[in-house]
Amino acid sequence: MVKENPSLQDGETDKEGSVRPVRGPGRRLHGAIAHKLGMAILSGQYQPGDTLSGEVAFAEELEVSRSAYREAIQVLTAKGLVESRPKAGTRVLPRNRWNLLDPEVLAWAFAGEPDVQFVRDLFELRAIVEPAAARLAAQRRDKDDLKLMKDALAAMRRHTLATEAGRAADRDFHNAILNATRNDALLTLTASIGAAVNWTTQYKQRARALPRNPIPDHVRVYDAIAAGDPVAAAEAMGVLVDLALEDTASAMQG
Amino acid sequence: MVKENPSLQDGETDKEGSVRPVRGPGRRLHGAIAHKLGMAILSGQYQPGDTLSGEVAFAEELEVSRSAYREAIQVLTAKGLVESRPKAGTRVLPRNRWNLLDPEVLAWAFAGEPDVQFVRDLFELRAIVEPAAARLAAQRRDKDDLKLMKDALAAMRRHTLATEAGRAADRDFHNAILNATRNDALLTLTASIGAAVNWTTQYKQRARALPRNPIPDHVRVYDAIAAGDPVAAAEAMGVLVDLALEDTASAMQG
DNA sequence: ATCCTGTAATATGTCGGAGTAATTAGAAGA
DNA sequence: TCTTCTAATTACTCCGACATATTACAGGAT
Repeated sequence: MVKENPSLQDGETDKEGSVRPVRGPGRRLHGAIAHKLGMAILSGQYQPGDTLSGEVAFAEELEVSRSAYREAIQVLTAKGLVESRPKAGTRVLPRNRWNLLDPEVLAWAFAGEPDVQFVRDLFELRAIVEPAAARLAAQRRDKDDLKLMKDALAAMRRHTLATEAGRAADRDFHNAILNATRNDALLTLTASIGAAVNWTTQYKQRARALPRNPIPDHVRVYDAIAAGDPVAAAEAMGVLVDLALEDTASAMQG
Repeated sequence: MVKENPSLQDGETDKEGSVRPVRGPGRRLHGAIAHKLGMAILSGQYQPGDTLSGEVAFAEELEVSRSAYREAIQVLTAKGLVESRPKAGTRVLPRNRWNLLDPEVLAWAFAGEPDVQFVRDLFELRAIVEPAAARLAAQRRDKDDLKLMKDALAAMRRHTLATEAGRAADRDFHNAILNATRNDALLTLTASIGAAVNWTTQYKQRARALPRNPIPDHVRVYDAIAAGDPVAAAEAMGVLVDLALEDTASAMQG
């Protein structure tokens, strides 16, 4: 039996751009429509205030039922992208109403050509939050946290960041730090952003050399957290974010 | 004609606890169901992994159509609270999948008795982000930003924080700062948290005296931003967050 | 000019049925 | 006894038609 591609997520449209996904496990029609519309909105195809085609017209265009369309609209509404009112239709809301930190919204934003300004904003936020997270982790980590970080670090060394296994280890390392902060809000926030940003760099991977060997910088973060030194941990993490920014910038421009 | 209560938001259940909202402007059935279920989940009434009643059974219980129930489930799914799979039913996801920073999720979390630990997490996040926002605002504000802050400050003085108008002015002041950072991600994040937290303190308002006059502390923030002093701005904003924490803590305990 | 008032356009809510997929249990084989 | 395959069950998924409610807009009245 042919193994399904596990990276193909729920709601993705197939390669031909048709809205109707392959009928199979994990594909849902309203998810595909939400994905399509979400990407169109995030990529600036609709301006705030624009009215989407009405329920009936839209459903006929795409040859799907109104139910599927309406459920998709509920998803977009839940994320603050659109608002539906009788007679007025479904309008795209102004950008300040969007839940920009929603994981799916971030994914849609990064699916096309991501807006440079928005990427800058996200990295600015990371540069604020992640060092602070490292600081808290240095204060609150216990033995188990350190073991997780250490293991992830070892895995990063074994595979390099050029491999998927290596990048997974990188994610594990950062997740271990976030977990050590004992702060769910912080974890949710950083996980959302990190996933989106890492996805881009992975997606846009070219066979280019990384600007510099990232392992020593990660080790410095680990050492500071293990030593329970909040200031050093924050500083070391700041370096890591800067590196990621450089990396992403070169990936987007080059 | 009797003016409708504008504070009554879409999706709120009426006072009898019935799911069916008063038929009127801005009330939608699926919104009311999502609100009810969301609050139940956030308040810990369902444990992660719990299965909700099936579509048919649930819809019959509440005497609503399956369509309305399904659209509500789509909203919860979009916020990462539940996951639906054929045969398996609709399950509550583990907490780390929840979009805790979604405005509605925050509202649901604060609608009942908010979890003390979660409130602590949110204030920790605010204490990280808001001073940094003030720092950026000090670097990037222009004349218009300053005028907005100044006006809001004047309004805060006129009405006090005891009145709704005064609290609105407070929100305007903070929004003006956020706008001055020129960072949409930062704005979205802080606005979400701020709205939820302010809502609680307002909701739980008692005729108690504020711990101290907050105006001078706000003025200090304004002065630092106007002077373009990032360090002082961050520090002054830190004081403001601490004050809000004290205020909220006393409101929740007392 | 402003305020009503009617109407058409559009979303919202409902219903029942057909289709699909995953769990579960039971049967068959090693 | 354990494993593997098969089939039934069950709950979600999608559909399309119908009925209702709301409101933007236009046209008339004040």
